Amino acid sequence: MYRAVPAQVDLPALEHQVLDLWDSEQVFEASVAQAEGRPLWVFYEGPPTANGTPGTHHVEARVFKDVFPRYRTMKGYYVPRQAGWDCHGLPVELAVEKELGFTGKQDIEKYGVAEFNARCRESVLRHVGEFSDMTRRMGYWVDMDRAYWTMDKDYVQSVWWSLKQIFDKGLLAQDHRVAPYCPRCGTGLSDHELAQGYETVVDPSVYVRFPVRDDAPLAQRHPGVSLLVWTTTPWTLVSNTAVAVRPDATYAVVRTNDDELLVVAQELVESVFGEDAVVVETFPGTDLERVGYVRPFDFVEIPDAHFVLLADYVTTDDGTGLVHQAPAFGADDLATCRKYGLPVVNPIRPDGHFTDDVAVVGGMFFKKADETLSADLEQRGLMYRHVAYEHAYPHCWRCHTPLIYYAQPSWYIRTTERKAELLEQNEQTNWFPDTIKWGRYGDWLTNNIDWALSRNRYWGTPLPIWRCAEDHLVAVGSLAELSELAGHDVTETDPHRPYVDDIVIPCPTCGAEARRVPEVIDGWYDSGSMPFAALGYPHKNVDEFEKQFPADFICEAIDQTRGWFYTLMAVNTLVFDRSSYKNVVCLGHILDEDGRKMSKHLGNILAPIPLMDEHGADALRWFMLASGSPWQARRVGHTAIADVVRKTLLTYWNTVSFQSLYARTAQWEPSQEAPAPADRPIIDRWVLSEAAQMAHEVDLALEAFDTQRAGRLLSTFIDDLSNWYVRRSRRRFWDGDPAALATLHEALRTVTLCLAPFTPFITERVWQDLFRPTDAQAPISVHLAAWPTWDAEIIDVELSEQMALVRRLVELGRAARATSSVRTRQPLARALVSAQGWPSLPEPLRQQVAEELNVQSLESLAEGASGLVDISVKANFRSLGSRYAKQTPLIAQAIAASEPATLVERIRASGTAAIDVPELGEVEITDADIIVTETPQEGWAVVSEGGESLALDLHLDDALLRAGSAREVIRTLQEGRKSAGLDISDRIHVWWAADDPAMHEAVAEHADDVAAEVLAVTFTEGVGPANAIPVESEIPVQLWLAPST
RNA sequence: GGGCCUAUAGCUCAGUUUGGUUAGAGCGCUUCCCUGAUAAGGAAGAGGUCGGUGGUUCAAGUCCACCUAGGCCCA
Repeated sequence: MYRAVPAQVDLPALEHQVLDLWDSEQVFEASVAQAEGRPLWVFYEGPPTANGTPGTHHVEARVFKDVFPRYRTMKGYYVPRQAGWDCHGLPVELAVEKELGFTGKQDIEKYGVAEFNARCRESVLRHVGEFSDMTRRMGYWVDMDRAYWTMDKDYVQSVWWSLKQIFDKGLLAQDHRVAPYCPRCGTGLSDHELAQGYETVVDPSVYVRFPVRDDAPLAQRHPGVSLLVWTTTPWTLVSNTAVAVRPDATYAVVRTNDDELLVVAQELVESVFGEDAVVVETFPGTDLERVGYVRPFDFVEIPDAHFVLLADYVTTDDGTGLVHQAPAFGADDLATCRKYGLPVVNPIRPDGHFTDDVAVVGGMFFKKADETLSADLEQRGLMYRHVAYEHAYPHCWRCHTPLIYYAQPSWYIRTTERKAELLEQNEQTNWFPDTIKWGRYGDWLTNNIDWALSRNRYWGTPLPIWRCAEDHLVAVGSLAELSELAGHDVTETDPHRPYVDDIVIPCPTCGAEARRVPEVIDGWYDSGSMPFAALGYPHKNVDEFEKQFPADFICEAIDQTRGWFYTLMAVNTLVFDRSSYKNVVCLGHILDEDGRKMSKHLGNILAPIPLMDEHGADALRWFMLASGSPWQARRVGHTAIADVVRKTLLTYWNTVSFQSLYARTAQWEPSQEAPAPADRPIIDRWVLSEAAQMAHEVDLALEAFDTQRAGRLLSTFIDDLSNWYVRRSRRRFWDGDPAALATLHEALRTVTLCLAPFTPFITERVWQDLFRPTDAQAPISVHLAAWPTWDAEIIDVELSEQMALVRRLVELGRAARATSSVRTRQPLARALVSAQGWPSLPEPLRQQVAEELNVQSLESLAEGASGLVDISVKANFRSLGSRYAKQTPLIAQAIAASEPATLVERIRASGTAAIDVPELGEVEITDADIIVTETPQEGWAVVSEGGESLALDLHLDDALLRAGSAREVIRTLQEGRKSAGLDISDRIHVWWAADDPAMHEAVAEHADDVAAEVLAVTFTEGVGPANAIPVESEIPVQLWLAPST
């Protein structure tokens, strides 16, 4: 027998019970273990950075990471799920710095790297604890006992091994990197820090003449011509190395009012010179390539430089279209100059001052030099224009010093050399949504730049490269390898700083002392290594890795396109020559109720655990999976989640509760004999068909990673089940009809299984209450069950369409009722129907319409009211348009102008009719080309839509009125039973008294019906005895009831 | 500055792939109906320049171009 399922439910409390059940029965472990040996479906967990408290946005990706593995497990796959934690990186360091009140690297050095890193490790452990709690609470099944930690010794050694592979392929090298740098703090800043420090400042904006060298053909055509170059950082002019122009822009030689010849982009002639300038010659930017010029300052040695380069990033939106290049101080400049093999010359010391040997500005702070240099240019007649320019410029968020974009030595992975392979790997990858593939992500790959791998920091995987004084490099792939090189066992050493820095080895090339380079690596490299490093490959688990590579499925939010999605593809393509995932789901972000990004700063973070303890994890999960589009940014808030509870979860729950109530009342067991589905009433066949179709379509949707579609299918079915099947079949449940109970049992089983990956808690509880107690073969948890199956013949598409018509007719009827002011409890004699599918509608389905509308008979409008019907016809454009295209409106006009009754009659008789269309002649029309609406003329309440009509006969005779009164009495008594707190199966005694003669006659006539309906064992005229309960009545009859003992 | 995404009812969002003449749902509001599971359900009403302009087409929320605004990512 079912367990009793109360109508009221406290979902969060239910979920806590389910969590305990899962723990005590080890259900997750069992679900993975029982699938061992089945086909693998590989999932990789992208490790969250454990640098802070988890927010609701973390729940989003984790719901998706849960639903597909659960679904695939039900479909018969073996889906191991190893959790992972991203432990290293600047965010962790910054959090610890903040805790310790530090303001820079000097503080860390003073404090001691060993102690600092120990703090970082401790911080990671603390935050991982919070993530674990949230993970458990939301029902995300992932193996946290077997989690990989990117700071683990084995993990670090796997990363080392992969870096050695890349090094050996010649793809890991040291080079210059331009990055924002604070000269006062002596440290580079991350992008994240940079974003916090923009301030509006006024800088000089200078237009400087760079005379073209006499030997250039351009100067021979236009003697004395100069390039006009624009910059807002005059101090970088000392390091001028080249000038860049846009290859596909047009440039002009201009003669100014002062008879001077200058080169600028043609588009900018007017904005630079006004209207008076004369364009002497124009040519494409490519013509300027390699044109030599005289540089503005010759304070520092820059060999083989000072000519024009081509660069696509140059714009002609402002300035002059000619951009001064100083590769030490601009990332674009560096990339462009490197392409031309130009040297990187940097006369600025790490403290932001010019080196002392520089003429004029030696020893000067870089920013201070602007003025001096501008004055010098004026004096030498090179300055064309000098104005003030207001713009946002990054400053150090700690000390407000203007930052300098500054070239520093840095380690790079030459991903650009493997760009073709990366693009090829991307071609092999399925993206959901597909637009990312060659959109945001594809663009990123196409514009790939080398990966700046190193960080001058502390808490990270140390770059495993040892270097001697002769600059011989050796990459080390493990501590064992390092032991061999060192000549003593260092395998017990912590592979982090500072311990690993203390290991000195003899250089394998020259035998001199070699020390590790000081850098650690980008934390993104760690997480990109997880396919092999999570298993400690290749130092162990070689077989396991080979089986689990690549992944079938990964999932993160869209910010990971340049993060994990990229590093995962890049690292593995470089190491193994192939990407590590086949399908990738890329989610939109979660915003607050006002559409703002959630951030600590705005104080609009929704803490996930309190949210789930208020509404339930199932509700939050459903919201993430099925409310709005997962690909789009979405707003999350209490109202949206409470809605899920009301609309979807409680409707499902109440249907379960209903089934439990009546099955228990009837002492019904699912094991009992029930008629075969084919022998059950048509509505049962309908709902079973719908259930099977739903399960099939949800299956297809999940296969395509479309949870929104799956969710819509599920909630539509739940609504159909509750508000149509149960509503229309209630009487059969009251009577304990085994066919109805068996049907609802089967439908609930299907929907529970399909729903299980989405809302694992409520479905588990339902499994425990309905299915486990009634089936000895049932697994102990819904999550150990298989995806539902069904017989193909149970799906009946025609029946589906017929029921849809029934429901449309009911809608029309309800609308007609509402316009008529005759309440639904009042039976009507008949209704007339006009609809295409009506003649072929089976009698039991017609009966559904009649019962729902409380009418005694239904007739076809054509037969029941011939001569009283108005017919109107309009054109079906979709049908006509496909045949007649341009002529469609003419035909539509002709149809509208024709006599509708005649036209319809002809089409009904012969299937087609010819109509005369002006300018076209005769055109054949079929019934598909017109939409016919029939309406009775008088005395009817009619509603029509889409060519379907339903008309209610409003004429009431005394018999109908008496039947209506009886319905009122029944309704009043039922209300009385309910407020007396009686159980649905309790029998009662009823007493009644009516002075009103009409009412008296009605009750007397229908006494038996009324008594049967309200489960009255006696139905006595007369005042009720003193112990009877008077029933509150709004109709002219007094009623009393008493429970029958 | 570049790329991508978004714009539909007071609010949250479907619909756009495959163009079809009354553009939908939920929430909220008003009125009414129904109720022997429901925290429900149903009907009607109010509420829309489908961001704008232009184009293609017999026909555009839907296709194309441009523009505007917002978001994200990158400079």
